[in-house]
Amino acid sequence: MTQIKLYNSATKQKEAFTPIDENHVTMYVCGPTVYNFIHFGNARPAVIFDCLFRILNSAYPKVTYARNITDVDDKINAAALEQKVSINEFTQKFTTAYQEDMANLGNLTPTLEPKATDHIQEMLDINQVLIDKGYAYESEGHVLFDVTSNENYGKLSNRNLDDMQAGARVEVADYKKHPMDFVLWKPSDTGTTGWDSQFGFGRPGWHTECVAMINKHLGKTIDIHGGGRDLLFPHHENEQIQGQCCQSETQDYVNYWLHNGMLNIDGVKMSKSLGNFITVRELLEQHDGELLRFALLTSHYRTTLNWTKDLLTQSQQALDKFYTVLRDTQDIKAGESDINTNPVVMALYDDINTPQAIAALHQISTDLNKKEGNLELLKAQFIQGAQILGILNKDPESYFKSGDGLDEASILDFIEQRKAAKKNKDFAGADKIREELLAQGIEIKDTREGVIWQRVR
RNA sequence: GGCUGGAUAGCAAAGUGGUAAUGCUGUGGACUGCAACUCCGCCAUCGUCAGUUCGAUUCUGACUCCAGCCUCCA
Repeated sequence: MTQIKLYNSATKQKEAFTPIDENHVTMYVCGPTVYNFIHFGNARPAVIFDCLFRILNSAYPKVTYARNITDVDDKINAAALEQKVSINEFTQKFTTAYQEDMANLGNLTPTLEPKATDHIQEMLDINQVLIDKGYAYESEGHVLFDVTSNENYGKLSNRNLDDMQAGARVEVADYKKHPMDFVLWKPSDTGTTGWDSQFGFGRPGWHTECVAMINKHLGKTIDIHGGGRDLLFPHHENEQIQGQCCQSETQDYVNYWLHNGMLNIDGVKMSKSLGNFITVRELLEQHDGELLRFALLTSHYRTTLNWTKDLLTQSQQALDKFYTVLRDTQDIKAGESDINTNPVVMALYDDINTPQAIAALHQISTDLNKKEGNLELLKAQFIQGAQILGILNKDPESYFKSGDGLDEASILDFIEQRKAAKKNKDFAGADKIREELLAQGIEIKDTREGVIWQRVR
């Protein structure tokens, strides 16, 4: 089998991927905090890691992919209170919306979608273990992680405590031993969401949920942990140290850390705090999910992707071209394609190189159009590659023909009229019909096989 | 202040120690009644400077610029 390679943020290099268990790969990806509709930047990791999920599925018998839902958070509390709805109702609404958005972008449903609120006890247990082992302490109703307690703190993101303090905007609280200590459990007022615990009535603090969910569902050590680059610090650093410290010292928490680059808009990171975001919802109202997905795959996942109108235009052109090939080769039966010799798949096995995979798709398209070579193989490679990218799974006829506007019967009627005109060498008349159709959003083309039509986007 | 990445043709985007994939645009041609589709051809020396090397876009150093993290963020 061809080796899958992945860039590991922890070692800062591309490494051969070797799972702990050849028969069962485990992957965890940070999902959203459900307090509003997610913005398009959040869609990038979902699409990238969905692609990786498909890649792994093509190479291993079983893959468990977990993408969490953070449904307890101070922002959730605040927003629910402001909108005067119950927290449950509130988080359920946005959880469903998130799942719908993700599905509309062509993402497979993850194996597991665990919720933070279903793992409160597990989080408390982890806190207790950390306290018992001397990595965490209680202070004024809080449980805090002591960042000086383990020398590995800072390793993942390559930071040291002294440097960070120099220019840091760290909130110094008197219940902390060290300014960088982070909260694992915090006290809640009677009016705030909370759970009774040995540490008092309170709620989870720093993303212990990820550790809890991973330990419970995927194991003490997992193969892959993914998320946005902006989560590397502090989130993943803090999570990593917790995961490491609550198990045996020699055992790693995560073997491969993967981080996707940011999505920029007008050259600046799209983010909730800056307010320069577009929600996936809004984009889906104007564009097909497949187009949005394709646009996200046009650049390598570790680079920054600038979101522009031009990107969408170019993506649309590429998709149209691919669907044209599929439409024109409908009579070619896909043969057998060996994953290991498929250039599209090979590109993806090399650290999810989606741009190169798309380039390979273009190459195959040209060969198919030329009708040269082993067409059954080419078609099979094309379809197999597209499947792993999660694109081109629509029926090409309906891709071009579905939509609003003139009904099919009328279109065919016009085409017949034009045919008659052409037969009578009335080219002016024929052209006029073509123009009228175009004015109504219908484009027609004469091919050797006959007239074909499609709706213009 | 500390730490990360990045800079490739008009646009987008891979990649490599031996003069650079792919797509779009533009342009020349084939096909077509004309178009469209499709096919063939053309269009870059890889931010700047210096070093290593027989040879660097690819390695090293400096510089400039851009983005990100150090506060919730994918």
